[in-house]
Amino acid sequence: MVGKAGTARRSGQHHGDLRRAIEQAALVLVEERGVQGFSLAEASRRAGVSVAAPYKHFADRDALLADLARRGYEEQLERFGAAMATVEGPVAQMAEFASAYVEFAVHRRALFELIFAAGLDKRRYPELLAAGARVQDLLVAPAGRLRSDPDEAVDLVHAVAAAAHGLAVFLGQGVFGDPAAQLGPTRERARAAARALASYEGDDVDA
Amino acid sequence: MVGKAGTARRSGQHHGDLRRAIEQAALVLVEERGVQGFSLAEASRRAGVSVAAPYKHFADRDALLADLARRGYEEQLERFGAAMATVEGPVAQMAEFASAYVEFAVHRRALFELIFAAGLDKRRYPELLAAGARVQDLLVAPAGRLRSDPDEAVDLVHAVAAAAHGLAVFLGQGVFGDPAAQLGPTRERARAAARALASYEGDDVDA
DNA sequence: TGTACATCAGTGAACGCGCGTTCACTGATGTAC
DNA sequence: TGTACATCAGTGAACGCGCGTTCACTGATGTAC
Repeated sequence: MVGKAGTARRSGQHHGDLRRAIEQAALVLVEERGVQGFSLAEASRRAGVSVAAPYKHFADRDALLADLARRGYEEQLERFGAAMATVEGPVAQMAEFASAYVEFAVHRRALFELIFAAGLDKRRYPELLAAGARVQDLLVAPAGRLRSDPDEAVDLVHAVAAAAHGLAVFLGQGVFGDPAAQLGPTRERARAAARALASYEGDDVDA
Repeated sequence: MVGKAGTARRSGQHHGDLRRAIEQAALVLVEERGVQGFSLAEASRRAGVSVAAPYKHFADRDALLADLARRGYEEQLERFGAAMATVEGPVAQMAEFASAYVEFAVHRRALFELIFAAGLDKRRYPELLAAGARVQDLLVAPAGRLRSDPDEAVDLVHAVAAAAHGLAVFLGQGVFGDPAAQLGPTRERARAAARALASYEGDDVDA
């Protein structure tokens, strides 16, 4: 259904928007089989074109995956920003970020995997690094209201994101039981972890 | 060097301890190329035997990986237990667990990947689930001294492990900079996160 | 001590498979006149 | 409106590769007598 980009192929030549169609097919494929089960040939088949067709739009297999990962970061930026905008105060905002992080990992699993598990050499794709940095910047604002030292603010961002990441991975691995049933509780655990990390004052920096 | 299990192959037949030699070669291979770069054929080559030889010791490729993952859990049990035994009090013990978790992810990277990223269907390997459960049990003792409700104790174990996991993954991805240089600071961040999560009292359970 | 034999851990060749990538090609489209 | 032509997104066949797994085999070892 999706992947043909229109109603009927126009008699063999010119697809319409094959680039989009291949990306969409690739996303569905990663969703189904995981990023390690992805192949360019299978994505081509699903998009209804020959295995050579993608090379008219992407330099190679990794370029396609990198483009999808970039889109993943962009969607994170939107979703995390929207989630944080629903509440006030830096602690609540970081909690909503953590919750949205878990939600993204589950509902946009393909993009989540592409970002973290596609084995891309991110130095080869500077736009990936840049997109990731933009997500981090989003968090630095509220964190800065909780930690006067900029380094500590970044540390807090990392700590909250890491906690959310670990919870998302454990959820996906089935550590908490059925992932679908545990999504809500896990989001709440992510909020709680963020609050704990943001509120904690017990550590002596010079220790 | 390693992988021949002795000085010289005994004239073609009978290896000595090929099972160990293949496991060792597999670990080195995963260390070098990641679990997705692993192949049974390459591990056989490195162990100095034909590609068919492993089938005398393992049912198939996944059985070998599952056995290595099980050894990973067992080594976690030893290391985490030892780390926790160096300090007193439940908060300090959970902090040392978190620190040891990060250390394991870096210094036993192959085992860490095999546990989390080998794509094994753990239901097919019940001994894997059992070994993982034993690691979790190790943490439930100190957590139980901090949370009277057993469910909350398990939640705390998960939260601390998840935070350590996320930090370990970010460290490996280079989010904090050069992984080798950042190991020490990241272990300290893991301790701090564990203390924050273990100490936090701000959440209303019925909220 | 010597011989016959069962065992079984290894060999090496082969299999079918799916992959990423390349290549010469074709034919629909849009443009210039 | 009609014709010639350049463009370029697609085809389909082919390539070399490495993989997991199977198979009949071989020959060193240990055991029974």
